[in-house]
Amino acid sequence: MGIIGVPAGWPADEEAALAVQRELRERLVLDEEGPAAGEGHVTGLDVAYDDGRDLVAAAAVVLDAATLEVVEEATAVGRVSFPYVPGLLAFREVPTVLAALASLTADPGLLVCDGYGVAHPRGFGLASHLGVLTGRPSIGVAKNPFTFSHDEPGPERGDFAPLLDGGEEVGRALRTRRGVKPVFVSAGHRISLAGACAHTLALAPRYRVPETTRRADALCRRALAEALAAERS
DNA sequence: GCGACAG
DNA sequence: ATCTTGTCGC
Repeated sequence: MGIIGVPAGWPADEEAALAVQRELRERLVLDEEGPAAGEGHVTGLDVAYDDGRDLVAAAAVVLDAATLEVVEEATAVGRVSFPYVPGLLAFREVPTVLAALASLTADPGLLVCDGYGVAHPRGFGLASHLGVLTGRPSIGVAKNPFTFSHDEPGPERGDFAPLLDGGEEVGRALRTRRGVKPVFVSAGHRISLAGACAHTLALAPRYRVPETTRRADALCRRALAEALAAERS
């Protein structure tokens, strides 16, 4: 497997990225309930970076939603395609993540992304972006509240408080473990917010972060370490 | 104008 | 995201 280059025509600056984001946003579908939690497949996606060498490694891990056992894993290594700009995260991760997804044999089912979906300055975060490009249902589970505000959710697993963008509920601060900081869930594409939260809880029976993200996180770090070792030889 | 800001 | 040791607790 070689290193994925930056795609031809990829946005070169923020202005171009904003234009692409605006176009793709029109294809976002938010009136579907989405797949039921605990059924079919769920795929965790994550990336790791080496800014010095301009490398990004992506992982896609397909789990059986009922047992949380690994069905299939895939990785891809690419060149960093965009700087980190809050609100434009997708342009940094998408090419390599898509390459990892494309090499899967199994049906990915629901895409579970590290970051936000519709809870985003322009309603089109990473999870929505990947959902639209693949046509698949997707959700975003972030570890930080980004620019949104929320009240403290109750202390029990399953307790939540709305994530607010002005007065609108764009996501939820959801507690997956008693007494532990919540995660921040939003719908990405072709799923409801309630469905996104149900999936998140089903995927996090024991740890704060969903099993999908934990698996994908470990795998992309491994892939990055291997790519770095290979590039030196 | 200044600071904050998913990963 | 990433740079980083030990340490408190289940």
